[in-house]
Amino acid sequence: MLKISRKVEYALIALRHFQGQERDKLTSAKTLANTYGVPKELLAKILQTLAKKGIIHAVKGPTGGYRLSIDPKTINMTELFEIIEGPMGIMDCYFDSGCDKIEGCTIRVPINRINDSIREMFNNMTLAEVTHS
Amino acid sequence: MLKISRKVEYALIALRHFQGQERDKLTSAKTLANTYGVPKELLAKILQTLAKKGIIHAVKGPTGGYRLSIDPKTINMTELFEIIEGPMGIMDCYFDSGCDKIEGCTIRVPINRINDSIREMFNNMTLAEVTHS
DNA sequence: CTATATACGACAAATATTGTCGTAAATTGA
DNA sequence: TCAATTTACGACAATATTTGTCGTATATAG
Repeated sequence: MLKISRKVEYALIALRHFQGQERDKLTSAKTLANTYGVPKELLAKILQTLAKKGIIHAVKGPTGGYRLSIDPKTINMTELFEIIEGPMGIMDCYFDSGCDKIEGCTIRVPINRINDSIREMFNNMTLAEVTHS
Repeated sequence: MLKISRKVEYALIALRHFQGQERDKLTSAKTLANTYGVPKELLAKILQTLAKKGIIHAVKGPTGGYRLSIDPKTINMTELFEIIEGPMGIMDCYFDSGCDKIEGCTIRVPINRINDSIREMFNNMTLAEVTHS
């Protein structure tokens, strides 16, 4: 409950790695996986989605790899989470997903309030703040 | 990811119900389950843990049931969540759980910061605020 | 042209959540 | 006393989600 996923964890590890070295040095998924002891294939997929969304830049071929392609100050944690995991809501009905009890639901309003608080909190938290130290 | 569990959802529904009626009227698990269309056995178990922790009061026998036993202003959401789900941390290592990579872990500090923010947010949110309307 | 990298989809395994069932103990009211 | 109804509790089953793996394609450096 209220857990962050491994995928997000691995993303943060990778992003923190990029932030701690020369900006245009490339690091491969393999190197990252070995360095931090995380499953390579899964990490690779995460890096691919980050690349597709323009957070990191990918270079193919031997000597290839990834590097940051944005300033970590310019992306917030809500955005990052949603790139990796899709819509972030403490309950599915925050977005929709056809709950058949949505009529008489007595806790929808409070749930949405909690949700908004969490989102706001992560809106105000940049990747740079999270990974800088 | 960052989801609230059904158990918490059901707890909130029940607690909100108690708050919306005379303070010492009893409601049975069966009635609650029927009224709100939630699985009776599961709801019963949740009510039992709430009772054991003194949040609600249980009365056995026919005509028995549950009622609030504390003022909802006096319990915060961190407490409530942890009664139902156990320790609340966005990653298990927040508490312990013997992660073998805890040495070289590069994201422990940021993770803990995020965690503290979430906990603080829920510390400052009472049950009364959540369920009042 | 080989080795190594990213890209991507399908699938398998593991884990966590959610729900069910059976049984015991208390209590009400007939 | 006893039948009906309630809470209490543990074991188990079903389901959903997360996590991890594999195979194949494409690009490119040397």
